[in-house]
Amino acid sequence: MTEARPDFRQGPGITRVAALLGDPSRAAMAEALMSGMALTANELAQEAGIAASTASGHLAQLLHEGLLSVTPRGRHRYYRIAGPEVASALEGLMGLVEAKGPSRCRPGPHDPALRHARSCYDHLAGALAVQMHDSLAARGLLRPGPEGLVLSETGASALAPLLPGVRLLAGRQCLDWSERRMHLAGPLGRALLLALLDQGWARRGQGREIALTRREEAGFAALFPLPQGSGAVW
Amino acid sequence: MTEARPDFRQGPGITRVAALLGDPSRAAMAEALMSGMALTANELAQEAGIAASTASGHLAQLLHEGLLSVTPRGRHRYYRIAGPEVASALEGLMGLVEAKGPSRCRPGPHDPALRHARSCYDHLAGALAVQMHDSLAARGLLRPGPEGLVLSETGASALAPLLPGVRLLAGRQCLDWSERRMHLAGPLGRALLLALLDQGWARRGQGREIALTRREEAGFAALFPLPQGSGAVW
DNA sequence: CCGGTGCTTCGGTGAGGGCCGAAGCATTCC
DNA sequence: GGAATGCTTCGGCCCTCACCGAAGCACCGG
Repeated sequence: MTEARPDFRQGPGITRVAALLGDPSRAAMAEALMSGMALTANELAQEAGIAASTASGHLAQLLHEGLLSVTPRGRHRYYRIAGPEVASALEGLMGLVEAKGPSRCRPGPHDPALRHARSCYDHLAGALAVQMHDSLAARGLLRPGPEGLVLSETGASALAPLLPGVRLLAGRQCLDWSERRMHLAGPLGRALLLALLDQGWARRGQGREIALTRREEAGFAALFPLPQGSGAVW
Repeated sequence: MTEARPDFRQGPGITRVAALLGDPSRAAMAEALMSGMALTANELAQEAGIAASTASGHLAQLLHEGLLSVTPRGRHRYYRIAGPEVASALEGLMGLVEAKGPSRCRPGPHDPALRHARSCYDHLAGALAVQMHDSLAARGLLRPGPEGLVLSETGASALAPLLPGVRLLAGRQCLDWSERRMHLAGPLGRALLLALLDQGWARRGQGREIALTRREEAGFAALFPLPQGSGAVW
């Protein structure tokens, strides 16, 4: 016998958030914002294929629930994902639809460029991100700490050309939904992606794509070499 | 006239899953199953406060979408969370509502026992889980590999009393939503929790709670000592 | 100033979907 | 065997909520 129900007919806390993400239009907006770029209300409306007025209502809800943040700039209002927790939750849901297999094979987001390198909210994802993680891990430059993964001192010096004043930023492992392997997220992951972009090791392409020229690709490989056993050796 | 839209009004992939979790009744069921225990359809109906027929429909949807799995046992049907990816997605959503702060302070799930030690789908969570992770990390027994975190060889031998035949199981770091710190999830996390329970280092309490007697608490502390700097030192 | 844009609020409309009770199968217990 | 229990399907009710267009504010330009 479960005694008197303490639960006020409203469901657990995740209900509100999940319901917001469970609407096609709002989900489309959220996914568009996962590129890490800030988008205006009109752009998001177009992305979702709805009227501006409808989009406005959706955005107000997402804002009120803390999933998005907004920065007014002139007569535009730029929306973006509110924070890493939101990105994590969205990643989790995305990983879920990937894991459910080829039941619904969307051709769009699966193009090779995105599998190779893309931004995942604020950090690098795709094959190159996995290589970055594996290279650091295999060389012992990464170790777990209370707040997540941190660079060892030799690791910090190895990345000096990329991040001159790298501090002991905490990162975390994030399951890459195209590679099914771990890559680096968290503050450390963000710092690495920003450094790659700021210092010309890579550039933003269409949407979430991260583009590298052949020369940049070589530079990346030199910075993040893979010893020998690349795969699931250990 | 909106019928000429090339986009099939269905939204991105996360929509379906999020919409499922966005219903109060389904969310309540999912959260109840996060204890890791398999529950019958009737128990879940009662948990959600709905009729058995309604619950049956919900469970069919969750099953069809791959969020739950079912094992018929006699005249009962035991439902459980389908896999780690589902648990991760739910954790992400839970972390989100925690991060949004005291806007809705639910007293129930916040009792001290749950903050101290609870099961998070299949692994240990709470203060003790953080201690376990930090102890292993601080002693250098954990290191990142391609598939996640693995125990070093000295780590495997240190845990021999707990896991005699421990293999190189991959774990991953998971943000604890009550402690705001990392704990161990993944296959390694699951194996550790199972070993703790099977070998009498701890027992299941009410719901997700993990209970330890004073003696068991001491044994745990001996197995997972914290060197000295416990907190956010590095 | 006065158009021109970006964004929001406001009613009214419509459909998708959650809810229940009753009836239909399946399984186990006596 | 028959009765009780667990679960599912079916039909019908009702309410929430996404949607749009038009009108109302803000902000920028000439």
